[in-house]
Amino acid sequence: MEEFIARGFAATRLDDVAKRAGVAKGTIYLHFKDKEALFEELIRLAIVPLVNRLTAPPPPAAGGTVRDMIEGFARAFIHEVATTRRGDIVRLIVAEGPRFPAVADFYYREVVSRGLAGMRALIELGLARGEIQHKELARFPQILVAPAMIAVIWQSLFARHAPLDANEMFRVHLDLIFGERRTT
Amino acid sequence: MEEFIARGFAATRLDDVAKRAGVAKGTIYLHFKDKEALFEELIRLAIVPLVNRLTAPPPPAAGGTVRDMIEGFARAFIHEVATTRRGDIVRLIVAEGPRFPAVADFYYREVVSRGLAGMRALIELGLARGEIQHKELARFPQILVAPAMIAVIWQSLFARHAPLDANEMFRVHLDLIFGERRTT
Amino acid sequence: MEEFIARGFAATRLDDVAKRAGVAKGTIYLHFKDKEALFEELIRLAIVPLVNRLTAPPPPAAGGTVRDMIEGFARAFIHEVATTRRGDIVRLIVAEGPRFPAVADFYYREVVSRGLAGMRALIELGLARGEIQHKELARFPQILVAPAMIAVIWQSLFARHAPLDANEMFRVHLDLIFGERRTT
Amino acid sequence: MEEFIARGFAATRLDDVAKRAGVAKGTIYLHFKDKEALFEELIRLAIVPLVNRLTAPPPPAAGGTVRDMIEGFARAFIHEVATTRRGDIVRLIVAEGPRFPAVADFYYREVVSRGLAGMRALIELGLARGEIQHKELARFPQILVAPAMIAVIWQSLFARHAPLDANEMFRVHLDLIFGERRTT
DNA sequence: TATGAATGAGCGTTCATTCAT
DNA sequence: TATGAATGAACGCTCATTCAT
Repeated sequence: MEEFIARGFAATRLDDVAKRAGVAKGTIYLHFKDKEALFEELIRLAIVPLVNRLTAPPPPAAGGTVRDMIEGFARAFIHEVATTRRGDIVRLIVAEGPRFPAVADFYYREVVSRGLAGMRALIELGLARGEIQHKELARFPQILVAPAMIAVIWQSLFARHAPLDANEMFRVHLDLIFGERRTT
Repeated sequence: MEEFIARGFAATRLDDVAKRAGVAKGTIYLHFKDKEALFEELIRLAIVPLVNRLTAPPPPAAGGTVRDMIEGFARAFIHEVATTRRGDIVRLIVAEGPRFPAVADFYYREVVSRGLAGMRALIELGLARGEIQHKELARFPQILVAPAMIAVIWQSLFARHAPLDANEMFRVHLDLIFGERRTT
Repeated sequence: MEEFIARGFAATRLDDVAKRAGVAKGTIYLHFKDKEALFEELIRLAIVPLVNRLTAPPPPAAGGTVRDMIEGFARAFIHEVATTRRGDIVRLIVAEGPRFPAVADFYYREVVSRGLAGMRALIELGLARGEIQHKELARFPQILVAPAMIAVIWQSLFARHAPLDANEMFRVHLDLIFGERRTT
Repeated sequence: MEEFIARGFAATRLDDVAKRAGVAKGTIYLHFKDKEALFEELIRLAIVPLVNRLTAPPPPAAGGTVRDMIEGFARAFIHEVATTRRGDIVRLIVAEGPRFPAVADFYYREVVSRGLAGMRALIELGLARGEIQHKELARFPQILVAPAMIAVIWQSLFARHAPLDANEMFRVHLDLIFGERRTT
């Protein structure tokens, strides 16, 4: 995966993949039909932790507010995805998705649609509890996660030009949605 | 450009580029040092219209509200970038940027930093006029454009799974920032 | 080697080398970094027999005269180098040496300097024994071998215009150095 | 010519030849059928001065000895050929001759055979005058010029390993042929 | 099951040659 | 006669894939 992330599908050499995996080049073909199958399998494998992150501990009990749940989730996402190698996987999917429909499909099914469904549920909970005012937000949960996605891309491309405090940005974003906080 | 968009840098064959351009393979080398130079030049060339889109019609006079200016701008961006081939250029830059620092640099300098500066100016105008309440938004103009970027990526990757009404999404996003509209 | 001899470095096609070697083109690159490395290795390999020819049978015992030793050696050189494919290797080195300093260096170190040192030793032995009169010859052992070198080049270039009896020429040359023979 | 000398026939680019000649690439084809024809013509042209050197002022009058004539000639040859770019032409002919029979033929006819004939004439004059003792030398005039040829090759290939005083070497060589000189 | 040497199709790049101007 | 942009065949090199061990 590291190799594919660093170089993209076409520019990655199976020689390097094998070396990194500590096996011989031929061994890859015992487990995967060809380079494309290997790539798709690896992406699938790499997506699982992302899914786990999403579906894992359904927001800690009922104690917290919806904002707390979302913020906690975002904080985890930013910490574990946006600022790590996992963020590059997302970028890799953006990069190779159009040439690997199977990859885009899988990612949409396992991550995007489920993630958006989860966000929509939280938004609706927020609306029900009166924490969120804007009803139409539930129609576009993408808006909720957009800054987190932007943070992922920013880290890969522009971090060295201008660092971005993703957590702080997301907090400001939540202020927009939930209204400004009095005290933190 | 079409070839690079469709296949990415590494998988694009100069044979195909030449054929598409209606010239012989060798002719490419009369104009570009090598494949990388060709790619970087093409990206540069393709970015110019994006920049023009950004800097062109300085929001129509003073008559309109800040929201109108932003909405007009977003509508233009979505119409001319997100839903066209130009959107794929943005995706291509996201995909190849890490392997082509020159490309990422150029894009940051010409598009990102200027775009964000423009957005920040509009946000500050909105704050001054009282249209925008949330002061901290000016610190993260990325939040303002995030849904537009998401729309670009969505079109490339997931349009066929679930179409996304980018204009409508952006309108909802602006409602969050400017407060809900009385009249639509 | 045959291919390089027949066409020179630049005009030799690796396709042909591979075909002649009975392997696929890619196989060459398992053993040599590139065409230059292949060429230099082949030259090195081809020079070894020349060196062996030089250093091998240390002139037969002490029985013979110095002239006999030199003549025996020259006869072997003419028979095994000048009139064979190995002679073309020498010509190849003359041809490509200036563009392959590593080749020229190696050839100088392994063949030329050792060969001249050997000749100088024989000349000094000849002087000590009174067989050779001309003291200064030891300063230029090149004079001793010059006709042999000329014979090598002649075979490659002019053999078809005018055959050259290299052995006979060398005998005349030795007559000059050792004085004419009484009995032949 | 400079280009062909520096790189050999195959590795020389007509682009560079044209640039060096101060004409456009196409212009070459107005004067020469193709690269081979250009090469052969250039060689022919370059050989002319060598020939002139050979046939020029037939040894100064009758005053001098045969040795003086040969020595004068050799000195001129070494000064004007062995240690100059013209020497590289000889090396170029050795290098490319086998692939360009026309070149080898021309060189043999214009230079080698005439040169050897001239040398043979001088040798016979030397024999007639009693300056040279060794009758058989006339059968192999190559022996007379061999050290000069060696000097040419040496300059190109080994000059930097070990400089060679060609004039001094040739003087020693002449001592062998004419007998040692009392006074110089 | 694992290896890695061998393969050869395929690609980037070069450069002799052409030809419209 | 001279130009130099354009051509495209050809070559060096790579790398996904195979297969004998």
